[in-house]
Amino acid sequence: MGLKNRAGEKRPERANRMEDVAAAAGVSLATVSRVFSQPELVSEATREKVHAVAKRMRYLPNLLAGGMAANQSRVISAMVPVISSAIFAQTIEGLSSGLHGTGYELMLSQSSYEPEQEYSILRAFLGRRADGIVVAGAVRDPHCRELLLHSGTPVVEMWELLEEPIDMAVGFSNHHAAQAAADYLLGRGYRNFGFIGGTDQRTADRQKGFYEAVRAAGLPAPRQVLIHSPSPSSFDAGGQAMARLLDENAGIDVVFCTNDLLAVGALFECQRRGLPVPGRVAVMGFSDLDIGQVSVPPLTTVQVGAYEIGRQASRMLLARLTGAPQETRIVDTGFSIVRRQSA
Amino acid sequence: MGLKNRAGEKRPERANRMEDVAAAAGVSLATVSRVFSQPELVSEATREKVHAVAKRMRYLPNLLAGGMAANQSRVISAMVPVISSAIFAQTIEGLSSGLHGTGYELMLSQSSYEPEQEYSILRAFLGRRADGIVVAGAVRDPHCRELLLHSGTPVVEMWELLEEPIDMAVGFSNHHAAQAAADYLLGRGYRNFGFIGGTDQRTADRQKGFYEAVRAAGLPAPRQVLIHSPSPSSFDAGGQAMARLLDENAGIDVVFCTNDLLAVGALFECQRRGLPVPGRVAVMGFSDLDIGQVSVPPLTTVQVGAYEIGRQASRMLLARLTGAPQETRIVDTGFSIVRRQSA
DNA sequence: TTGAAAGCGGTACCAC
DNA sequence: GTGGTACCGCTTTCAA
Repeated sequence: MGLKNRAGEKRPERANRMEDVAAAAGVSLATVSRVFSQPELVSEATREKVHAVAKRMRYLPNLLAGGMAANQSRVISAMVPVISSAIFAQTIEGLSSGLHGTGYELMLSQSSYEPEQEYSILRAFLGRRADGIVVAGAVRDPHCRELLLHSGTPVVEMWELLEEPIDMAVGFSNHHAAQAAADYLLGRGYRNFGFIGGTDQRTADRQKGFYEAVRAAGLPAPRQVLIHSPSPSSFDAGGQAMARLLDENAGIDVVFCTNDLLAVGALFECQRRGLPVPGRVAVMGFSDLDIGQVSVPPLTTVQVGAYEIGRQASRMLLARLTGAPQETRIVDTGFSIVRRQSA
Repeated sequence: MGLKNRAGEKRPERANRMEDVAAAAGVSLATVSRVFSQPELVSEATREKVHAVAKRMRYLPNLLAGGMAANQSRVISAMVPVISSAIFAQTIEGLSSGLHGTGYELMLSQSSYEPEQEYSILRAFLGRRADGIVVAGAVRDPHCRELLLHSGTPVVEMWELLEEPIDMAVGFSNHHAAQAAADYLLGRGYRNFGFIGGTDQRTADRQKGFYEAVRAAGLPAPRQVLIHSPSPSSFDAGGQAMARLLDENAGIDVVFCTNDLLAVGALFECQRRGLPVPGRVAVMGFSDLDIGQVSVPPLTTVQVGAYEIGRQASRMLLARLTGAPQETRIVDTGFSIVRRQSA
């Protein structure tokens, strides 16, 4: 006979409401409400009876109505440039885990790196009265800032260490992290740098830091390939960029990529050409994704705690929403150089 | 002077409501409501005045209140086992894209492959009155089925081709896809099979199909390594499984992995051992992720359209919600063998 | 410990 | 084309 499905299922006209439960249990609407939201105010006998009746009637409290009356949606809304990039997917996972079991639900939207979309997404979030908003990256567009600022909604900007966040921020210094990466490579004796990156703000920060350190060492600026596609992170783009770098610059002995996806793509390109890594050319990544731990050779990279950033963002929001005392508005999750074998 | 942040920002006591806008614009509440939801019913003059006033007052319609009155949340809720796995991340991205610009927002939750969590997540979705629910994988737990069935909410089960979905389904036959993979390998002349997979239902279906084809060819069952971790997809697990397979079975000439993450991990393990792929041992994956297109060698795999599945799910839901006629309840997105170089 | 009733911020039907 | 108004389903004083 198999599992039941919807065929032949007759549905009740209308879902039961609190009022129906109250009537069936012989108590008032207010009492039923208390049973679900402040059970300690109700006598045990009443509580049990209401629960029994509710269960029998398949009553499911309408959280929308509840939220509206209590003026809170219990929704945290998150905006990321792209969902499927391993980098942000991890942050989202951290967020989701942090929210698990708290009664808050996660709403998610992607901006595809387009400013106009950011604005409309944020408006949608506010229109739905999100209790908190989290954004991957700093909100730089003045209209968006203004919108958020004026809304009074708690906001966390992630992935950058902002001096003047709209409200709260969690991340690390992209500048310093890339600088540290360059210093590490310098320390390993590399002198002819290649650089593969994108054009978004975070990547630009990384580039600045990296170039600064290289310059400080008295070396010429790296040969660079910038990926102008909206999403500056794909294996494929990394491979192509590496190919150009290799074709146009014979002497390069190390290539720094602004994220691990690009780096692994670059690694594959070397492999395709039979160039030993790091023997002929070294490769360093940024972000410390799973893949870099198992690639051949395993990827030297900068660990920045993508998951932890999301997790921390949820913590900060929750703290604010529960009125926890003296919260920190800006959290530096730091970074560390992970030395493996590719550089 | 830098960007403005929240410091020194004084916030208005309460956000403006429709009533406030109405008063300021000298029209009735009902008119303002129409301006936002059925503008064609309002004269252009009134419409413009209201818009102007609303803008000046920074009025943002409360979608929660609107939804409550109209009995619709305009939220689609999705449940996946894990968010950060490339496989599901793509499906989520497809869903999100499909919803973009429709006025529907995406709510997301992960079950971590735990049945108890599934139930509570679904309850939360229903409690929030999602207009539609989409689930990665069939809902097999009777309580969950019952819950969904009785709720009357449109439901799409993804990633499997169900004969009796709760409501709607979009996916492909895991059984047939794996069977086709085996047939492909058989056709290429491989005879000594290895199998790396997990223990969840979809994986089990793939295993059955694969083994069936192998048996039908008169060959002994593959040597298998099953990953019992809750999440049967990581590069690392693939590498470890491959190591075991290689250590314990000298004669294996091809290994089929139930997803590309495992397959790429396996690929790396071969590389670590200096075993040529497919020369010494071939590797075939399943799912066709980005990484398999650029790995060395590029991965022969089964393409199943992870993104397209999500996209299609959103289409079906939207069609139902807008009352589109004669929709198909079960959509087979099919699969195809992608021959590259690893097998 | 329980109940009555005034919102929460809109939608939509019905008149005019 | 516009306004009046009865809900939508729950939370939360305030009284009893």
